[in-house]
Amino acid sequence: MKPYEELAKAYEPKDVEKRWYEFWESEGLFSAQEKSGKPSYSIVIPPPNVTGMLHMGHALNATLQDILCRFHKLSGYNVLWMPGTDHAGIATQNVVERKLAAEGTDRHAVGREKFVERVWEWRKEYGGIIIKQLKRMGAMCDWPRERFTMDEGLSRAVRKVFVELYHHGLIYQGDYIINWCPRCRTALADLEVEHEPLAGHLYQITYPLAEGEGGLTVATTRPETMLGDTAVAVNPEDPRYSGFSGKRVKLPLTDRVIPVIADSYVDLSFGTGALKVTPAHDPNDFTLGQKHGLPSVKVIGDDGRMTEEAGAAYAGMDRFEARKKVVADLEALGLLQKIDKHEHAVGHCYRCKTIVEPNLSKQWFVRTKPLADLAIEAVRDGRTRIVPDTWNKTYFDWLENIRDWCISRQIWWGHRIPAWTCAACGQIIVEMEDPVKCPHCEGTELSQDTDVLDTWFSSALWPFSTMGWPDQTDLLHTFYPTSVLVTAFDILFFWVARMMMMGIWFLKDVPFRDVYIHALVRDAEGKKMSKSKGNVIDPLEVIDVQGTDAFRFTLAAFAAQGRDIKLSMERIEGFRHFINKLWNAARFALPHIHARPEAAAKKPASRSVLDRYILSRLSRVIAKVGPDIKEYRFNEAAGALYQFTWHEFCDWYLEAVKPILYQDCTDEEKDAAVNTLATVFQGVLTCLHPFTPFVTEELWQKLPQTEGSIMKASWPSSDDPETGIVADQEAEDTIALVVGVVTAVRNIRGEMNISPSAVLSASVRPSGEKDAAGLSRMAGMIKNLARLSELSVDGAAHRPKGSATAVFAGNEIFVSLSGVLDLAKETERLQKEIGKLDKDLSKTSAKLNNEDFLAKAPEEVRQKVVAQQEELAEKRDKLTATLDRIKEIQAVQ
RNA sequence: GGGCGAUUAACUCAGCGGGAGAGUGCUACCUUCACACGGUAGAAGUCGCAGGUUCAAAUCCUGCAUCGCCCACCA
Repeated sequence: MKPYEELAKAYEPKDVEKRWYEFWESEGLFSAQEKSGKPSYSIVIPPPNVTGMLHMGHALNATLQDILCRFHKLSGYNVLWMPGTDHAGIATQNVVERKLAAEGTDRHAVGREKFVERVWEWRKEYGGIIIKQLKRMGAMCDWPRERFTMDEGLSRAVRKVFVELYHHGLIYQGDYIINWCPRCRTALADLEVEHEPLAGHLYQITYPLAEGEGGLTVATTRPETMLGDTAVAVNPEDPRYSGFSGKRVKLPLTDRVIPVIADSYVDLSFGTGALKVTPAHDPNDFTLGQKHGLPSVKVIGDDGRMTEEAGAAYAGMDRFEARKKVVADLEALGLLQKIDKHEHAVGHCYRCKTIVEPNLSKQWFVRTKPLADLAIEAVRDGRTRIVPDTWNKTYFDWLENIRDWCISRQIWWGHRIPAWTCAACGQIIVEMEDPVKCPHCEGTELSQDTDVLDTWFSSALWPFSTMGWPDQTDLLHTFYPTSVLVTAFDILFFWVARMMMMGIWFLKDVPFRDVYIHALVRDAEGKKMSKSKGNVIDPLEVIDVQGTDAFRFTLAAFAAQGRDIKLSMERIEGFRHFINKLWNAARFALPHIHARPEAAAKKPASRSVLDRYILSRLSRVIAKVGPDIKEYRFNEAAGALYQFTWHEFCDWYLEAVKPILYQDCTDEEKDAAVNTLATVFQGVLTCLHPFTPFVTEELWQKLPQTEGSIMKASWPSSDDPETGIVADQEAEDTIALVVGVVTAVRNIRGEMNISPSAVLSASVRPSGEKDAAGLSRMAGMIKNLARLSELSVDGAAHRPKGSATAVFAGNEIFVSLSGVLDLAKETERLQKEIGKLDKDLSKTSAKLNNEDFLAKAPEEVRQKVVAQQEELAEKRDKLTATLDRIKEIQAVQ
């Protein structure tokens, strides 16, 4: 038997957290079984970037997953929480490039091979930071299985997927307009471009006709691109330009002559109705150019500077400098008609915020349509469920309008594209094994594509690549599809939709049964927290100040579905108080439990009403919290546990049980009370454990009747005669009566300014036989909780002289205040009470006087209102009678 | 341009067809043998505005206003 050690006066999280986390890890309590008779429950963590530092988003995300995992572990599942990190191509490359810059060098000087080595070194040194931080959150990840998207195994999965999709024609290479970041010097996917409204200008420029007088005036926001124009387009329906189609215009500032074409794409109402066409630098123009067989002239290079093709006057100039010069030059020629202010959305690189340039370039693409159709179908038919379902629409809209995915990046950190070109015959070779000679011409001079894959390409395989695919592992069989994916909506497209596509295509089954989309943690203005904005609250600071449990409980309590979370230290503090409350409840309970350890473990022959009441309340909490967690109503579960622990277990039960434990009672009574106390406290700890793992383990270890870690405990049943946790309405009703009478007496004390230490006497005229019996039985408890020396229950009782009156559920309560009763105050108190009743009565009688209500409202509603009306009226009558008598007394005086 | 969400007590937010709720803060009283990171009691809201549906609306519908977010190749 464990000896009882006194607890510190307040909960000190620091060393407790460290101690138990190390214990759990060393005991292997986070480990999943590859084969098990238990049902499986699995989650793959959204892999944080290796460059990442734990922020609020991670903290919330990890907390919710940990709650799910711990709950299911307690509920008897074989749980796998697969951890890992993402190599984060551009982000990580940028970090190491900045380091090189600080050393006065750059990646080109270092060379590709050495550079990649440097990144690996960086990863080795700093890549584990976020993992350590997740551990401080208490995350029960199966750490020995930790994966990294650039691991050998995951790289093999990437290779396999690329090769198969290529041979299915779902990956292709081609010259298209893509988004180009001139600073990162790489292509970006459409998703990786963030559109920000910018105050710009709309310039109107005249292109003179090549033959004859006059010209056409076009409008543009990017005048420098005119150097790459290869046509001007007008709408064939546009009367202003009938006859222009087929003519040619001189392109100013160049010596080129370009055609005027007609296309219904052109919007008559925008600008001048004439559109300059720059196929190399605008996606729409590119489409027009293809349709009309126009050439492409690339005037902006990969470095964001003008090319030779832009002409000698502009070549080498920065694109924005060139814009100024083009405008000035046009003005000098008298061809600039007008400059209007014009706000429009401009694309920025999501990694470095540089303005993105649409550029014609040879890139690799995934043909997404066939894959997207599978992903749509899986949600439509319910194989995967998105929670909350408000996100379905967003998910469908995006997938239905999906465009091909540009997956090649011109950086060095990432999965190298497994494509080789034969120098001899020009054939592309894409195979699982690195080719040594060309299968077409036997040529041996083969060069591998220099590009790497989009980071999200490997992320898309995460649910199965981490489990060993393409090998058919036990892990995969046991845990795929995963139970749920927990993530914020900001990566719904980047990641979730793509995992759906890849998972269904390659595994023939969805990657997860549920997708739970949680809130974003935002700053005070509702903005996304980000380092660059400097508006972050550091989770680690929160942990240091408030403790992990308080932090986690706060996050869970505010994680209402579909709503963002605004956090502040102050709000977390309230939950630290809650943890401390639990701690102090233990400080009270543990000595009593340790005093009778055998009673704590043995079911008593009978239990008091109080015992049955608190066990019943616990039963109801258990019945609510389990389903709440399963359905991702974390705030509901946390709220119910908070309410029960503080306001039922501590406020009422612990206060009421004290006399039994402290005073002269029989051993049987004390044993029964201790058993109940131990049972309920143990149940509270177990139910709270998913939310607050550290403090519950610490206290669990101090209970004499428990063995081993709380992580090995069982989630309690809400209906178990063995433990005594069963619903008992009669006990609940009886205690409700006690609570009502006690509260009424306390109210009189408060309102009449009677000291809490003053001992009073009271009598009750019960509403009927049932309450009379209940009140008589519970008189001891009522006296104790209301600090009464006497309590008489008498059906014929009259209001004693000089007493204050209250009514609860038809029971009239008289608190004797002889000598100290202030009649004016009592009058005021009663009038206030009657005023409230009148307000409520006016509502109920309005309903009952409404014929439509009587005719159409359901029977049960009508009965409820009638009962309400009767109770209110009865209470009002009793209080009014008292008030009248007081008035008589006052009249006499 | 399209879509989504929010608007409830001073603050932060639950509730989402039948008696307006919680936490924090506030007021009064209390250091009583778990806890002042506490206890007891109390004050505090025309549930954004205007219509509509319903016997009944904070809750459903429509419109408006304000705020926020996401998506989007109108030069």
